[in-house]
Amino acid sequence: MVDVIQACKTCLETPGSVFENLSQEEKDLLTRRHTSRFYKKGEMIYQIGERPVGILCLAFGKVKIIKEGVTGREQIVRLARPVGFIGYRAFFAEENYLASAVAIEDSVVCQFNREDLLATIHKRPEITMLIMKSLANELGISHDRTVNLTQKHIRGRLAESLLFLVNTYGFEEDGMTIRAYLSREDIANLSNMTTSNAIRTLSIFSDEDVLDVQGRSIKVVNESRLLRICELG
Amino acid sequence: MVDVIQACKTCLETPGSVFENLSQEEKDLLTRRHTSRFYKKGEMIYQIGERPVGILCLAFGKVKIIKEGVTGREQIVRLARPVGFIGYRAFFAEENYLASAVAIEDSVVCQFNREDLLATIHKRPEITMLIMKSLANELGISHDRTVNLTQKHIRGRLAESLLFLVNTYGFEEDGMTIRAYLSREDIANLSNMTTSNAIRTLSIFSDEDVLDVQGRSIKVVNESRLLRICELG
DNA sequence: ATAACTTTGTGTTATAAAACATATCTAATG
DNA sequence: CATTAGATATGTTTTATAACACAAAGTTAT
Repeated sequence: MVDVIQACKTCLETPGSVFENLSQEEKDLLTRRHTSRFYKKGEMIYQIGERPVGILCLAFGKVKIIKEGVTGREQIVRLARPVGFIGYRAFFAEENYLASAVAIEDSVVCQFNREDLLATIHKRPEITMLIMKSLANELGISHDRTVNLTQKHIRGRLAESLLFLVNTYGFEEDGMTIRAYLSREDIANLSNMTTSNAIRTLSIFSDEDVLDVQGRSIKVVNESRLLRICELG
Repeated sequence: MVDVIQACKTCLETPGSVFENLSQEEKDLLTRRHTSRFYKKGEMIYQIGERPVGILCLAFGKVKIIKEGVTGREQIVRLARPVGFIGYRAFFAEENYLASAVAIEDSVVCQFNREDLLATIHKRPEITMLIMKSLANELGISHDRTVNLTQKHIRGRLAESLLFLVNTYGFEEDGMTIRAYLSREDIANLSNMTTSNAIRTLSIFSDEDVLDVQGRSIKVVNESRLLRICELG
């Protein structure tokens, strides 16, 4: 079981965190009024329509950001990994959430106080610039996904999603197994296709020796071929 | 013909510009090293892969931000209206452009110097927050579009795009005619469909008295029905 | 252990939309 | 003014993929 108490420290001090260069005093300010909470796999962290109360940071686990389409089919618009913000788009846009966040693994989420965070970034413009860079980067990813999910065919979309998973969560120690164990439904919702077609196409990739699929464990056997499938569309 | 010389003043002083509350001195700093340029309808402003040299602001006209899909089909990912930044995503992500910008009307674009802009926003955190808000807002729009363009059917997608045009450029004085005169191809590229299907579906909407289409002029005759088509998908 | 439920897997059918094929209309060019 | 090119329009064919149907395997609860 993960250590919920240490979660805040993790968010503030993990290398790569936007907060890592804060002074102890500045970190204390953020820590004083923070809360952390454990979420079981499948549990909802926030829901579309709610108002962000603070800013959330994923300390441990994996989280999907989902939107409901007209057909009722769910679409994964983003995947979060530790350590990173979640729900910060709505926070900085000063809007209610336009999507929901659900843990896809047991996760721990810290919440920092709104005013404390704003005071911190006001004092430290370089942090603001880092957050801005992150938002700009996300926007680029989103534009890319819009084009890829609309224009590529099933094989290309699935290959794209698998590479996106690799990019986000990396490989296990073997350097081949994707460090993410999603349901077929989640893979489908990430790739903009039905669950049946995700299952079917995974089988085909397995038959073609591009992947080695054992339940939810997906091994990328031939990454260059996967890349080619992705690029051809 | 628009006044290219006055373009910079327009970018800095138009109500709603993030710069409108700068002091004269601060405006002078930005003005000193700025350039403005006129672009004819159809002309390219920047191209995918190029490095942003400064930050661009659309003073007059209309601009589409496009990405090339695998099939070669172009996808409009954003539409810019005056007064607003263009290419600021790449600027703040510190990346090369991931999309191209093309004038869809005769346009005037100002370019502010990189260092002068950074100095300005460093001195004025509230401007940074406004730009951040704008990026966060764009990201929400992009996530929405991802879901809508992938999940809705042709009628829903076209209705969506027309309402997006209304939202971006508004109506003419009659309160019905969309203040944007795109080619059928551009409408198709905005709606993620072939040109033929855009033309066909516009005709159908016209037959159904939802629209009154006269060449490139599109009058929204029954906005509530258009909204319903959009919502039903 | 058995039942009930969920997830995964695979074959078949139906359909939305792309691709293709022309035709007409409009705008630019010599 | 005639010629050409580009944009708009519409009908037909083809195809990718959703929708459906069902079976098998795993998981959870009683």
